[in-house]
Amino acid sequence: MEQLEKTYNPKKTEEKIYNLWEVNKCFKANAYSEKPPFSLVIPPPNVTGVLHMGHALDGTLQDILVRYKRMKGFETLWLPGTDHAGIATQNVVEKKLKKEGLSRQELGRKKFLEITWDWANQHRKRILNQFKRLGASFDLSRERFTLDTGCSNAVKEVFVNLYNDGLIYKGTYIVNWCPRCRSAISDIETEYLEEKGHLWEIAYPFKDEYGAIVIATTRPETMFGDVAVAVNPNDSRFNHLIGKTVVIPIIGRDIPIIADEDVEIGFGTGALKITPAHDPNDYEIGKKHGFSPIWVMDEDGNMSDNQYVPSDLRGLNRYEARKAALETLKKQGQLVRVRSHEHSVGHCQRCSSTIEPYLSEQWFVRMRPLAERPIKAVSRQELNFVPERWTKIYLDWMNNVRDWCISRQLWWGHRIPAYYCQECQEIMVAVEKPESCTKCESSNIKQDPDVLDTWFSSALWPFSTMGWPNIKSPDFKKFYPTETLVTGFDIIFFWVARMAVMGYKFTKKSPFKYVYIHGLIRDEKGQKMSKSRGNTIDPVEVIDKYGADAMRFTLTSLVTYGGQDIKLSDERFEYGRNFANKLWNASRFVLMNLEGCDDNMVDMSSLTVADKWILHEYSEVNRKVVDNLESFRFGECSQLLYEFFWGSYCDWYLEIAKIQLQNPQIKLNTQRILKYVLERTLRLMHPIIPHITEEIWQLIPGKALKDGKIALMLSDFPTYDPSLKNEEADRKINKAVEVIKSLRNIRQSFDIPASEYINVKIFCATMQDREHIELSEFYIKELAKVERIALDFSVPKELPPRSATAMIGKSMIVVSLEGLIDLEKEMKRQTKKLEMLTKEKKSLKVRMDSPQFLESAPKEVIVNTRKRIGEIEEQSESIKNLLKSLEG
RNA sequence: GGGCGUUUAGCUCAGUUGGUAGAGCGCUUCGUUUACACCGAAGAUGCCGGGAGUUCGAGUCUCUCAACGCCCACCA
Repeated sequence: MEQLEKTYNPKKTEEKIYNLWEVNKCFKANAYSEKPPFSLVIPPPNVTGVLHMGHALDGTLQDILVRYKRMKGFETLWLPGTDHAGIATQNVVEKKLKKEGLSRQELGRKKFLEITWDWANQHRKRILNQFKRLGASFDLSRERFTLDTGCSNAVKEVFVNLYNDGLIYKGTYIVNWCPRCRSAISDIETEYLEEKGHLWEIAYPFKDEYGAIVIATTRPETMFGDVAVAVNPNDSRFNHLIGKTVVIPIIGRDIPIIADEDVEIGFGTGALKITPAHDPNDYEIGKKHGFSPIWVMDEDGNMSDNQYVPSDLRGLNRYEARKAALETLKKQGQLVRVRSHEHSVGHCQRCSSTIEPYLSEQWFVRMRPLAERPIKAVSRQELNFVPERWTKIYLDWMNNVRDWCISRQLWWGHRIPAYYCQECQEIMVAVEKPESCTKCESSNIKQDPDVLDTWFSSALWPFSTMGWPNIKSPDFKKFYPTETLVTGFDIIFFWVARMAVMGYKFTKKSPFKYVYIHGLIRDEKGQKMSKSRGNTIDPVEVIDKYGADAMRFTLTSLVTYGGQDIKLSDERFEYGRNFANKLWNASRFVLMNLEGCDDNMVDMSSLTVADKWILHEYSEVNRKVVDNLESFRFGECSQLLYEFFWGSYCDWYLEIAKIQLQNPQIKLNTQRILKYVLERTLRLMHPIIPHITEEIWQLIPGKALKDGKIALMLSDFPTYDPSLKNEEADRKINKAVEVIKSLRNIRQSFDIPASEYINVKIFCATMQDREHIELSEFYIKELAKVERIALDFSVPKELPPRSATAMIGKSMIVVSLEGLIDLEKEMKRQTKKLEMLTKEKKSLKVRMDSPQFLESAPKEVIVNTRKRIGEIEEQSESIKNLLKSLEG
C-alpha cells in the first residue's frame, strides 16, 4: 500500500474525489426510480454574485441533508441554479458599459439584452463552480436559470392565470421609487433607517386676509405639488379656518384648507400640507377629498420641468431644490421655524439611495386572497418552520400582507406579458403576443415595456424548475413537492412566503414540507459581513487554506438548533482542519496495521472488553447522529462525531489496540474491529466531510465491508444496531479509565518520569471493582506504565509510608514511591481533595435531611444521593487515615 | 409603538422532558512511547445578567428589571 502523507492534504484529494463522483454520475437523480424521493432546490444565488460565507453555510447544510438522504436510500435530487437578479445584473452591466462610454439607452433594448445575456451566461457557471469546491452534490444536469425558457414559460403562465383570476391588476398608486435604479421597488425591498432630519415650519399666507397658517414638513421641495392644507376638525386652533384659501409660497398657487381626522393634532404645527403625488398619506387624504395629484418631481428625482415648479428650480435634484426653496422661504420670511427631527427614511435595498414615494402606474398582485391557503398550511403542518419561532414571523407577515408591486422599469427580466392596442388602448394579457387586437382587430400592438420583479420568478422556483406547467413532466411527478428548504431568515418574506403563495395557487400543495432557517454569518465582532465593510471572509480562500471539509466541519459545528447567528474569524477553521488531520492520521495508523487482516466480520464471541466497548460507543453515536440529523440538529452531530472519534476511538481505543496488536491471539480481531469501526464512522461522517471520508474509504481494503459499492457516498448510511449495545463493557472500561487517569495524575503530581515504571497496590472494596480491575489489568499496566499491580481485598488498616493514593469509588489505589514522595505535596493534595468531598457531602446532606425531598423526589435520585454520600464518607475516612499516617 | 433574539469559564459558544454545569481556543506543567506537535498527558478557571416567584430541588419553568442586537409598523 502506498505510504500516506503525514499531514492531510485537502488540495490533493478534493478535486480528485469530486471528479470521481462526477465521472460516476453519483449526483444524478433518476425521475423513474422506484425509490422514495427526496428533493431540495437550491436558493438560487444571483448570477452577479460570488460565493460568500452565507452560501457556504447554506450549501453545506443542504449537502449534508442530501448526502444523508441519498445514503439512506432515497432517490435524491438537489437541483442547482442561479437567479437572473434583475436590478443587480442590470446595474453591473450598465456600469461596465459606462466604462466603455456607453449607455443602455444608446444601445437600445435589444442590443442591451444581448450583451446582458452574454454576461449572464459567462457568469452563470462561476458561482456554481464555487459550490462545487464546497463539495456540493447537486445534479448539474438539471441546472436552471430563473430566466431560461422553462422558467419564462412558467412565469407567463402564472401571470396570465393570476390576471384572469383578477389577482393581478394594473393601477396608479404611490410606490417606493428608486430614482437611481429608475424603477419602482416593492415594500420589502425598501429598508428604513433612522435619520436625523429637520422639520421645517412654513407659513402659507391666507389669500383673502392678513395672516397665515403654519404647516410642518420634512419635504419642503414637494410643496409645489400641494393640493391642500389639512387640519383636524377637532383642533380648536384651526377648525375655524376650514374652507379658507391659502397661497403656496414662492409659486403663489391657491389651495384650500380642508378638514381630515387623520391629521394628528399634537404633531408639528397641527397643519399638514397635502402632496398626493409624492407622499403615501397625502395620496390617501387627497383621494378621499377628490383632489387630482400634481407631479413636481420626475423619475430621476429631479424637479419636473412643468408649470407647477418655479422656473429656477426645474431640473434641480431633490436636495438642491430643497436647499433653494428653503433659502427663498427664509428670504421671504415664510420659514417660521426649523426643528431637528429624527424619522425613518426608506432606502433602496439594492443601491441604498433614498426612496421617493412616487405616484405611478404599476402592476400589482392581490396578495390577501392568495395568502389564505398558505396561512392554513401552518396549522395543518403541511408547512413547518424549524426552529418553530419563525412560524409566527411568517404568519404575522402573511396575515397583514399588502399587495405586491411586481413591475420594474428595467430591461433585464421577464417582460410583462401584457399587450396594448395602440388604436383602442385595449389591454390584452396572454402567454403569446396576440396577432391582432381582440377588440378592434388592429394589428398595431405593443408589449408592456416593463419587466417583473426578480422575486416573481423566484417564487415559482420549486416547480418551474421541475417542468411545470407540464404537470406530466417526470421530474414534477417524482420530485415535486420538495421536502426541505434551507435558507436564512432574511428572505422569509421575499422568497419563502411567496413560494408558499404560488405553490398553493398553482400546484395546490406547499412547495416544501420543512423550512429550515439557519442564522446569519457575521464577522468576529458580530457585524454583518459585507464588501463595503471589508470584513468578509472568502470561502474559496478558506478552502484553499484549510480545505473544504475543514470549512464544512467548522461551519456545521457552529450551527445551533435555535439558529443563532454565527460569528466567524479565519482562525476558527483550524478546528475543522485539526479534526480532518486527526481523522487522516488515525486512519493512517489503522491502514498501516491491517496487514494480514481478512475481509471477514468480527467474531463477536471472542472480543476483548475494549473491543466490545468501542462497538458500544460506536453504536451509540450512530443512533444519536441519526436522531440529530432527522431533527436538523447539525451542530450536535458534528459535536458527537468529534467526541466519539477523537475522544473514544483515538484517545482510548487506538492506544488499547496498539497493545492488543502485540498479542497474536487477539491481533486479527483487533484489526477487524479497527477497520469495522473506522469504516462505519466514515459513513457517519460522510455527509459533513465528504472528501476526506471518501478518500480514506477508498483506501480501506475489503469489499464485504464496503457493500461492493464504488463510492462511500453511494453506500448505505448505517442504521443503529442495538446488538452492539453493551453497558457492561462500558462500565468496565470506564473503571479502567478512571484508574489510569488517577495513576497518571499521581505520576504528574510527583514528577515521575515517563520512562519510570511504578508499583501499585489496589485495595478493592467490592467484588465488582476487583473483577473490573483484574479484567483491565493489562491496559492499566501499559497505559499508566505500571510494573506490578497487587490486588488486596482487605480494608487498608495501616497505610504504607512513602506512597501516594487515590480513591476510585470506595476502592483505594496506593502507589509506592520509594524515595520519590514529597510528603508536604501529598498532604496538600489530599487535604484539598478532602475539602472538596466535605463540601459536596454537606450540600447532599442538606437535601437528604429534608422530609419533602424524600417524599417528592424520584426514588432513583434518592438512591443515587444516598449512594454518593456513602462513597464520600468512605473516601473521606480513607483520606483522613492517610493524612494521619503521613503526619506520623 | 409592537414583536423576537441574546446575556453561562479570559474569548467563542453548547446545555431537548427541572436533579447540582460542558466543549473548542487560550492559560499552567510535563512529554517526542511503533498515527498525528494540525499531537499526547495532567491541571486551573464559573454567585449560569439583576431581582422576585413556583418547586424538596431552577442555567433549565413564571413574572419583572437591565444591557446589547434584530425585525415589523403610512411618526407630515
